[in-house]
Amino acid sequence: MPDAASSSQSPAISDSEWLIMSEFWRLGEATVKTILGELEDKQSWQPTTVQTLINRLVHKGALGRRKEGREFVYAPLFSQDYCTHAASRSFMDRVFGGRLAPLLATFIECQDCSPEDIAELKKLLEDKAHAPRE
Amino acid sequence: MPDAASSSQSPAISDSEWLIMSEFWRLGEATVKTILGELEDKQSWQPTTVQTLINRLVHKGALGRRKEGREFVYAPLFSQDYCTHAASRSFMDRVFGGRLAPLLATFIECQDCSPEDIAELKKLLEDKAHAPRE
DNA sequence: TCGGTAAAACTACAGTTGTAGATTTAAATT
DNA sequence: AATTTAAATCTACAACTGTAGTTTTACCGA
Repeated sequence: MPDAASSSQSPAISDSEWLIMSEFWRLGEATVKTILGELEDKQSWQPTTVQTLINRLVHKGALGRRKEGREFVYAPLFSQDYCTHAASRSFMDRVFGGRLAPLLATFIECQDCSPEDIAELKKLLEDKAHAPRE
Repeated sequence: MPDAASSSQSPAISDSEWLIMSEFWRLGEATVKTILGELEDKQSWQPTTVQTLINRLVHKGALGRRKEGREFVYAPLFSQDYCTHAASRSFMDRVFGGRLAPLLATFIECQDCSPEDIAELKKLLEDKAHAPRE
């Protein structure tokens, strides 16, 4: 999937909408009914609620759609990676005044992470440390 | 300042409200006028806008106040640390499905951080790795 | 081709948010 | 005490959110 990052801003995606988008990113594309099925044990939303959320996402330009028989098949117009980055950036600005170190400190300090997590992260940091301009 | 974490949930603080709260956390306590002065080169808000935001924060239980002469002195009822933790938790859940490693990977990978930042973070991780139950 | 029915569209409604004008209140000054 | 006036309160209003009921549309099968 091409990443729309370069051509436009990522739309503002609300809490409930993230749940929907997550399913689409996982599945690639889906009908309302499929999403309903996927969500049914996680959320207890009425079908119209899901439909409304999807409509809003289409309206916002976060999802595209094509007609297929009597229903629409919807698909993300922005990659998860792109939206995640955008959300992360804005979160960091808002809550940590844009400063990375305190943000990471907070996450590392307040969540439980396994020794494996920690090892993995150290590796990430090392890679980052030697990374040439990519 | 005592941290209200133990007794109640942190109130939902919106984007604009975070800007206000940040000033209060920095200053400890302040009047509307003080906040106006602090913000004036960062935001161009009308006085009533700031007043409204502060009122809402009082309403939400994020700020307390006491009368002093003709005006109120407002002060945070929750520590920055507590609110930051709560916001971080909910951000992680929403955007990263609660998984820490991909979150950190995203932040480390997509922001610029200095070699010093990285060193500092590695140290954090090491501390975390050997930390006894605190 | 007509009817049933599933999917979509339309409508709804209260709470939050961003932003601020208009009005009231009460402290400070004369 | 009366007046000034800064500060607070009240009112406003559109957009966004969460959540869903009601109505319309248009395939698909009989």
